Amino acid sequence: MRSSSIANTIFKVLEGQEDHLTAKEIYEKVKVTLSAVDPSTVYRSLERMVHQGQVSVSDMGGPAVVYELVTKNPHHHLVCEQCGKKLTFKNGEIADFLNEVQKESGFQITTNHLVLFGICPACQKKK
Amino acid sequence: MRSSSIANTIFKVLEGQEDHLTAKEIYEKVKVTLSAVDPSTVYRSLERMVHQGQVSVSDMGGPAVVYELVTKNPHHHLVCEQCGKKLTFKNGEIADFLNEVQKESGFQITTNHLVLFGICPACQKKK
DNA sequence: GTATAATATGCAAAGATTTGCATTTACAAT
DNA sequence: ATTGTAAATGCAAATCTTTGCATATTATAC
Repeated sequence: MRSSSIANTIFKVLEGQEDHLTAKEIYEKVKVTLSAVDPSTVYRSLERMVHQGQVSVSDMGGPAVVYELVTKNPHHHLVCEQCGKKLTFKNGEIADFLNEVQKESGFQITTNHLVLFGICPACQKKK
Repeated sequence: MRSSSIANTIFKVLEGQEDHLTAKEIYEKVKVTLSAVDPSTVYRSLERMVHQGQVSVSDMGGPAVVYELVTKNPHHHLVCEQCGKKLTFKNGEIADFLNEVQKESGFQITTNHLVLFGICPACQKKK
């Protein structure tokens, strides 16, 4: 009697989402559609999607790690520790660096959502 | 009747530690010395130390984020997603990259423990 | 030293996440 | 279609972490 799998529902939730979501936020949104779903199922399903490379996990400095669909266009962030302001890098700038690391280490780099932390110009002045 | 602060104990625990520890592991080790300590106190104290820049938090791909003392010599890791093997970068290689980012963005970079993920040569062959 | 304020700690309860196990569903081979 | 196997799900319990509030400790100003 199940109309759609949890994974599909998670996929749809992440698809219609600008921002990154925490596991709990995803569970809440899935529950809107599948009201009887168990949290453990959502968490496990999410985990599975990460392991299969469809979803990325990142620590953006918030209270919990956040999830996002892995798209064809990798991107990376620079987050201000103080005010939370986020900058998004075009992939190119970072890709060169990752390629270099790949060449030197022999590892095939899978990081597709790098997050760097810093203090933005505005917050530097405040200090 | 308290002989030493929690923060001091956490500091000592992290000091005598090669590897990175999870919050729970730190709590367990603190409890050895301060048997009556409350977990919430350890977690809060740890949080405080992170906020003050004495301790770094990183997601190393394990079940929970790990903590480490911030030392004078920043270092960075490359972790194999499959077998968990860890490579440690000398700072130089990464520092150049971070300096570049700093120059271009105007952010003062605070990331001092970067973790990249990939697949190590051995695991690539297995596949 | 005393008073005052700020910080750290403990305790209890709530919240979030994980785990073990039984059941159901999907898939493949026959 | 039937069977066998692997994967996904639900449920209950355990575990880990956070939060609110009261108390204790430490630091600061007087």
